[in-house]
Amino acid sequence: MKRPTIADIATRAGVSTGAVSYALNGRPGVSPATRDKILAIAAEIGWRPSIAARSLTGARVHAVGLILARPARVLGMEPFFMQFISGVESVLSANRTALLLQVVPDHDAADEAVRFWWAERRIDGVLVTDLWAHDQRPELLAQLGIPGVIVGSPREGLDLPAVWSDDAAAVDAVVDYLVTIGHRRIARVAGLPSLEHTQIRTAAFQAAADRHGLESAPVISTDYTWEEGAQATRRLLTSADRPTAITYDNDVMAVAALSVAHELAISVPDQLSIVAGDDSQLCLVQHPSVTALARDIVDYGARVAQAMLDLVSDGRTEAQQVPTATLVPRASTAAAP
Amino acid sequence: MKRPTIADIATRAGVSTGAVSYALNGRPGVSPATRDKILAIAAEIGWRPSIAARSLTGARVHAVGLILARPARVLGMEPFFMQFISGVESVLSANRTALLLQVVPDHDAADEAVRFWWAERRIDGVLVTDLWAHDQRPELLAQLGIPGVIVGSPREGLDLPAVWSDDAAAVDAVVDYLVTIGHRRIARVAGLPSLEHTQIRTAAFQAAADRHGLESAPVISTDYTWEEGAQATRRLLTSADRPTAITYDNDVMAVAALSVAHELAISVPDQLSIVAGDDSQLCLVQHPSVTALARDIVDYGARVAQAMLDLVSDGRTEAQQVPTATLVPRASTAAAP
DNA sequence: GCTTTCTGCTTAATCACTTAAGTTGAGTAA
DNA sequence: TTACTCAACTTAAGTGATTAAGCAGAAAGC
Repeated sequence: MKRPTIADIATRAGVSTGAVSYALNGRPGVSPATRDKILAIAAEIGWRPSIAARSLTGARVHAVGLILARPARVLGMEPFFMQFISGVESVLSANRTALLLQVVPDHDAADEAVRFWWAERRIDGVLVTDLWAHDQRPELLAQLGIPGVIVGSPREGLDLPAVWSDDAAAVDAVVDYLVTIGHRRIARVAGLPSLEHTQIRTAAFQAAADRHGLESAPVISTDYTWEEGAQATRRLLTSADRPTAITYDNDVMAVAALSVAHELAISVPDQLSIVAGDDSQLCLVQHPSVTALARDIVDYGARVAQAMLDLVSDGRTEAQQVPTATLVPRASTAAAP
Repeated sequence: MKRPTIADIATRAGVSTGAVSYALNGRPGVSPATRDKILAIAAEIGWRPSIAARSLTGARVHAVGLILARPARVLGMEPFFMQFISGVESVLSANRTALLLQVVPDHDAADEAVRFWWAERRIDGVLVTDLWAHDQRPELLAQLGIPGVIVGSPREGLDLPAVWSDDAAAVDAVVDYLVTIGHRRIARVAGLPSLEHTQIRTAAFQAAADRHGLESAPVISTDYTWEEGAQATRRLLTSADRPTAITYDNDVMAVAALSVAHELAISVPDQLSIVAGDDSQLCLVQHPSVTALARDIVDYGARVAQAMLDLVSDGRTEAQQVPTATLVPRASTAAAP
């Protein structure tokens, strides 16, 4: 059950391995007749190139890396990542490129993983998600010459392509909507404060609050879990000037809020409006169903993968913006009491 | 920014590349002094072996493949896979082994992916999840000589290690519990009927129903989605001899059932008891919270990964059973009306 | 003193493939 | 006829490791 090599094809076709290589790679130097013969034999014996041998001669390894720096239980609960991965995969597998996945506990481990993958020539490039503030990874990639696509805001002065969504605009849309229906005390339950997009959203939220001259606009940071979402909600709802609307940075926490409101006998949406920062069936399934910011995450992943392929094949490095999340009003939001 | 090779180390140390190889691999043939010198230089210049070159000489490539044959939206919604992957990863990354992930739409694509990965020498072995009935993959692997770990029941006559949980026992536990609290009409909303573990569970369910002499024990198959779960529930709840308890093959559908019951003004748990086949925060978050079969999925993934590593390093192929899921009674189940 | 046995290396082949450079033979131009 | 060009190959070097085989020098055994 030995794997066939180009030498086997060469023997069968009665030519040299060099000729086989040219034929299989669609390069000039072999006659159409010979080429057809070689291709036919290759197909017949089920030949596939050894990426090991190919990458040894400096070619691409046809693999890209994705590192997730989040704890297992958070990853499991949030539909985002799996959908994102599905999107990435749809493009990669269509281009015969493998996805190397690593789940690591922290930032240092993430850096380490990238270094190792690159040093071992395992990947052609890496997808950088969950950028945190002052993240050194873009610089690390630039410095090591590793092709990378940033999933998030483009970095000034670095030649890495970014695929980003306008989080600030999405936050604005939510606040505008809530203000329009009469809310003046709006709170924000944010995700990990170290993440860049959390900071962008929080800044946008505060700017919007100022612009509208809101009575109060507290922000509480969490780790995206149900527990911390519930805890933050409890704190907000038992405070002196309790908000009439709360926005959450994901779906899990918004749903947790529903529980807490129920527990405190605060009616949603009559006394409290709730908005989720991610949409999923989780939001639909609730009573009341949860108003959410929706976006096509599978498509997001696909665009990121395409940007990666473009980068390694043509060196294109343009930033690309995905459509801004749209607000899907459901039963959890209503006019302020 | 060229990557250092053993030739660089050899030059610096004033020895041959052969000596460097022996030193770096901890093999005899170099003096302790030379070995230390070589290791020091390797560490200093940040040398890492090129897996391409290594695998060319027949060594392991230190990567394993995982293929998920489910649609993107199902993957996104079910916490199972991401948690499973996290568990797999925790063991693999500790052993400096990469995880190659591919998401494919159907069975043929899954076979194809395995073949390609193997032919391209990208992987040392493959994790086989979601075994369907009469699945050809174990035979395919055996035939191609690909090391594989089966996530599911061991196959007769094949030398592939399996890591499995006793699904039948878990189903028995659920039925016993429901019967104990007085239910005589119990329905089962199953997952994909083509999956082996669905068939095992359905068989166990029907056997348990016979054993207890239940009045009715209908089974409806679905694709695990919220929609089909809701639809199946609607059918059951509007049928002539409506069940007093329904068990679901995952958490998403059990939660969907809650919605349907609400919509039909059927009170849970007073008029209807609901049990979820997977546990997650989704179950906890509901009103009422959902009774569920809980198991440690991260640990499951970790055991599978360990079995894979054992297989490729020592050729060990024992089947291993993970703890049976335990029933966690919550507010969605109560005595039969 | 001579052979044998180690130790600690080096040398060179090998893995599967790419590719620059060389070769061959046919066709074309002068 | 001779020189030249070109297509269609072949040859061989290189890629970064591993590893069997070889070899020099020192120590040990007789």
